[in-house]
Amino acid sequence: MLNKQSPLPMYYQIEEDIKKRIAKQEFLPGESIPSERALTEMYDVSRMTVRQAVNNLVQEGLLYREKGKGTFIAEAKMEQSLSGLTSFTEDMKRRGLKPGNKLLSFEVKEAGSPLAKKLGMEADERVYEVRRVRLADDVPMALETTYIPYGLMPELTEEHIQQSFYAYVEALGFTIGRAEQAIEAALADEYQAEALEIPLHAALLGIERLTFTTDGRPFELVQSAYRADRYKFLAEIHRN
Amino acid sequence: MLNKQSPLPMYYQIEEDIKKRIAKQEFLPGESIPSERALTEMYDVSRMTVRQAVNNLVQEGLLYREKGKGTFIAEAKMEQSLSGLTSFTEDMKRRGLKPGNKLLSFEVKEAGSPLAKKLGMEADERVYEVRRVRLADDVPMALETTYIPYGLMPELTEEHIQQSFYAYVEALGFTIGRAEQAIEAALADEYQAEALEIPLHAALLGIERLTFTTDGRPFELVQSAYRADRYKFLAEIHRN
DNA sequence: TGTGTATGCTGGTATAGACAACTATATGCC
DNA sequence: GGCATATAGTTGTCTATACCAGCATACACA
Repeated sequence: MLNKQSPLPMYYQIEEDIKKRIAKQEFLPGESIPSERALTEMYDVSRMTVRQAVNNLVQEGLLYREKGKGTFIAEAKMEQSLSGLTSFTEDMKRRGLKPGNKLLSFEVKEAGSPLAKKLGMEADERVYEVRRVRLADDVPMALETTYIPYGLMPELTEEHIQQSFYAYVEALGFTIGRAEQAIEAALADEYQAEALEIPLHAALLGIERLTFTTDGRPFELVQSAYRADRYKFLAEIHRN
Repeated sequence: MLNKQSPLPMYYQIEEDIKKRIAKQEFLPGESIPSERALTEMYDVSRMTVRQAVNNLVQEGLLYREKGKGTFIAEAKMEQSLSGLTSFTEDMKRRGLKPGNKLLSFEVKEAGSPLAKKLGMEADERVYEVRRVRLADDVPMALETTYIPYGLMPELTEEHIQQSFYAYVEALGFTIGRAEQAIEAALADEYQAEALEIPLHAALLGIERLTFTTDGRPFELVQSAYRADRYKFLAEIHRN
């Protein structure tokens, strides 16, 4: 069942196996999975290892525990992984749309005061400024401006941005951690209306996202304006 | 340092102690905390117990680990607990505003098909429908409609809703788990414009929230329309 | 009939130890 | 000086075991 020689940790293999069984409906929502002691025998590992696997699945929301009773399958989620930090591209694919891109500009300029404050840098330091129209099934979906501190990655090119910026960031040795998002509603001005092919004063969903590495350094500020008629922002939140 | 007789688990006491030290700036952002083995000696517990405490703090985002190097203090967050499931009241208090309430209606009616589907009930079952204007510093902030399955809590009154609905739900023995939120932009119609004291076709932020108990049953659907000129939705998200 | 109580299940907490994988520093050699 | 290598320290994974606390059921007794 498990491969003890694999470089993948045992608890991870157990997680994957349980996930697979849930997907295959071997375990159904509301039912309990085998007890920790039973899993210990099934997988021939210690109970602590089983607990580490089950804990991770509880954390993900796939399972929930009840002391004295057992561990149960949670109800299926409305959409796969509503939460989580994803790119526009991933987001659109998940919605079953074909993501696209139109680069409007790619420049390096002085940050200026408000931007510098958000990105944790000095006002006279430089940032990349990338403007794009984001397409879904070839229709304009959002107008997006991305700011990245020049000092963090002086080798950045248009190609990196157009392919997978997050992969590039991680290749540089940074680890992407969390992001803070502010979401607001607004009305389209002339420039936005033209770029997004919508009427003047149509409703827009504005999203500003500041993304941090795991050690807490901001490395990206994205300001987006989504067409309200075509986009809904989905999020999943937890108590505590 | 720790109380081994306390009913509070040791790992929890260790968590609290580390939190306190971070708050007291004994440990500063970017610095490492003592190694797991050092903490083992400091608290006179086993290393697994230390790891359980540290893991929880990593989960909360207060610390981050680097293999082979150590465990470090994360940067302070922009706002306390941006994520997390909170009520309008808590939300407004955190923003430094005085929350208020104007009840428009409180009825029990048949759910109807689309609502029933979201709440996981039959179309001919009944729901509470509560309409309110939510105030912040005595100014209208949002128009809110809440739907609750009648069968789940047949004793519900206006008072419960107006005081602390979540506290009432938990007193009934339910445990509040997660919520799914959809956020979109819209323009104010006549009814909304009047209730919120804004111009017709002003921008609104629409939030629909479906809240679940830990065993996966939906117990509340809230549809809100926030004034875009006064409200921004803040969220924190994590990679994976 | 009903009501304690014993029993055996569940997850929750905790110990002590082991080895692996990774990182930084110091050491010695060329 | 520069470069490989040893070494000590870190987190990551895993074992085997123990006892506690909550829950459900069966059973004996009043």
